[in-house]
Amino acid sequence: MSLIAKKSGVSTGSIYHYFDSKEAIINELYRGIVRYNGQRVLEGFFTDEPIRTRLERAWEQLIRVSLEYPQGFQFIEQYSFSPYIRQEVKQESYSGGWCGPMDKLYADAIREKLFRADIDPHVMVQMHYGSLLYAVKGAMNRQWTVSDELIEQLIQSCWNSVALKETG
Amino acid sequence: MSLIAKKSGVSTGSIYHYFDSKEAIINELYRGIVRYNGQRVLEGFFTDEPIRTRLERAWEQLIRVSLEYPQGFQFIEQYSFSPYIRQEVKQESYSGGWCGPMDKLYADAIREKLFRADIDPHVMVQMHYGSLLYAVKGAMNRQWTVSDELIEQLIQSCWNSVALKETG
Amino acid sequence: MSLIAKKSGVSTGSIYHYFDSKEAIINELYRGIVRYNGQRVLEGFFTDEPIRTRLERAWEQLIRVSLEYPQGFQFIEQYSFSPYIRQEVKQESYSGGWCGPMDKLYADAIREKLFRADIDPHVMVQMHYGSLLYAVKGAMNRQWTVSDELIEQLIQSCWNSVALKETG
Amino acid sequence: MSLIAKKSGVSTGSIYHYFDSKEAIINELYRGIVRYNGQRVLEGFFTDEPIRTRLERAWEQLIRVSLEYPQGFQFIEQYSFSPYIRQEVKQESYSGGWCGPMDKLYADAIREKLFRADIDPHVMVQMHYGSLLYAVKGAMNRQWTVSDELIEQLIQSCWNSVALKETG
DNA sequence: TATGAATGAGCCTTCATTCAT
DNA sequence: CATGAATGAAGGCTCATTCAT
Repeated sequence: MSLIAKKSGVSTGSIYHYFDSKEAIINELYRGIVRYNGQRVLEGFFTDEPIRTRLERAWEQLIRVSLEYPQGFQFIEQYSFSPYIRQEVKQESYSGGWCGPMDKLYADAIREKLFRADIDPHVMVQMHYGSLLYAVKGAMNRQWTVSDELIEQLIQSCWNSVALKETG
Repeated sequence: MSLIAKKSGVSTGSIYHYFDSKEAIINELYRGIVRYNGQRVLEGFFTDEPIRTRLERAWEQLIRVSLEYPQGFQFIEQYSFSPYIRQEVKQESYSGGWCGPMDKLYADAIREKLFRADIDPHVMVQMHYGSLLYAVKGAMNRQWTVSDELIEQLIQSCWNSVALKETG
Repeated sequence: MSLIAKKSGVSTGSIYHYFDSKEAIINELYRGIVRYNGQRVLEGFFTDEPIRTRLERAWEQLIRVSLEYPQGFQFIEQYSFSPYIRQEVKQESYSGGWCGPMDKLYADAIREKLFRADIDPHVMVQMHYGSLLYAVKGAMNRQWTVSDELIEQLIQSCWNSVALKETG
Repeated sequence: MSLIAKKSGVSTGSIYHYFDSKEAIINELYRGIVRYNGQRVLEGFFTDEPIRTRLERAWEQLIRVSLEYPQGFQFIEQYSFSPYIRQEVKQESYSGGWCGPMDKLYADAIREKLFRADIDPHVMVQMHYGSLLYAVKGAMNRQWTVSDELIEQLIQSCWNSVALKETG
């Protein structure tokens, strides 16, 4: 808290005027980052382009934001499964972030017989998020670099993992 | 530390008879869990069965251990990218756990033209680990349950994500 | 620290609001005592009286302060050769305390042929300080008492130890 | 204690078989060092040579031992005025070390009218010890070096500080 | 509202001492 | 006699939180 006070140029006392506790700050920050990431990932998402185009653009933007702004991603990762974030905030994050729209896009892809129908779209999204995240984490740990080529390959892999038709 | 002392029924002083510091305990625990998970995941791994059989068995066992023993997985996840674990321990974990053998299996799969050759096998493993992990995490968060059917579907998805030939 | 907190009627946390560490407190205390002792010893020092008068007055005041306020002297003695006191503080103490002016007075005494010239004035001061200190320490240990007469004798002895001319 | 056990190749338990407590060890060590220093300082002391010869030899040997074996001197200095050493041990140290014989020598010097008679020989010894000790301490602190010449000058100063007749 | 000094429980760690073997 | 594992009070320090101003 004292660090937050120092960095923000405010006294600790003032912080408690606006927030109930440290937990409240973390929750609010979580909300904020989810919203920001959502905006970035969903840029150009709500168009009438083909599903594949929109899906690939979203995942690419997710990768790019995570590389560009790793602290935010680490923060979300650290807390997304933690009881420190209130259930209410997590639920709001579903609709307020990229998860909800992405789920719907996957549901559409299934409905249009692009993706197999026997896996819950929610599970698919989570799966794909995990695979991209771990590829990026490996890169952050300096085990490899994330080239444009790799980004394309990763997203292709996601698509192929659940696609019904053979694709490049 | 006082919690560890209490839970293990020893005094805090006694802990320091066996470990240099809290950090040493965490590192040792990390080592132990990695070794245990490695053994569980690699059960029946070193056979002359087809690559696909061995790969699927390993991932299935990984999922089952992670469900059966979630604390261990959360622990590894929390620390695997943390500087709190000494580099030496991390390196030892690569060979002492399931990562090293799995990497080799993926390299074999590439060599035998089962998997595409343009993605580093190390990256593939990490990707697949991420996708399975996040599917399981979702389940732990009580968003869905991991049925035998889902396990099969998840592993299939992993295979398909990088497979060269069309498969079921 | 907890003792300091208790004696000073504040919480341990408050102490750390004003000092970085225990070491910082000890250093600050050292500085303070050196300054105080310096003031007491150097009362009436910077006059145009004869060297001997000023020297004897200073040593007498040193003895009197050390008797009146023994904790301070023990503290300085305990730490003056300890690495716990930062070099910077020690150096500042030389000029901020009585040592620097006393050294200069001894150098003057040598220049005026009152004292032998073959011993470094710095060594002389240290020698005399040691002899007075141990006489006082013996008294503190209740082995003898420090009468006005003894004080005079001690200071005479110091003078005679390095004086060039025979004196009473 | 554990350090003592390690350095001496004995278990901590065994130490408590021979000593009641850490305090007992420190007291015993104090006794031992006082005895050792006493032997070194009093080498060639009990002869029928002139008082001055014997006195100068003793002080010189004290300086040399303190330079050669500084840990012992620091130890004695640290504890000689501390309540941690039992009164009984301190008293025994008076007779068992160099203090007692030196006091007697000073008493003789007074009786033979070499030294002034108005200062308690015990005080004189303490004074001289203090002056030599602080000269050596200054040297240990790397402020100056103790040459053979300085040793002679220091001892001369001690003599002159209380001598009745003019001497070199 | 804003401040920042004050709080005190809790953190990890040390170490003289004990005691079952 | 010897061992060394076990003890637990005490050490210096941190930090989320409170409250008088």
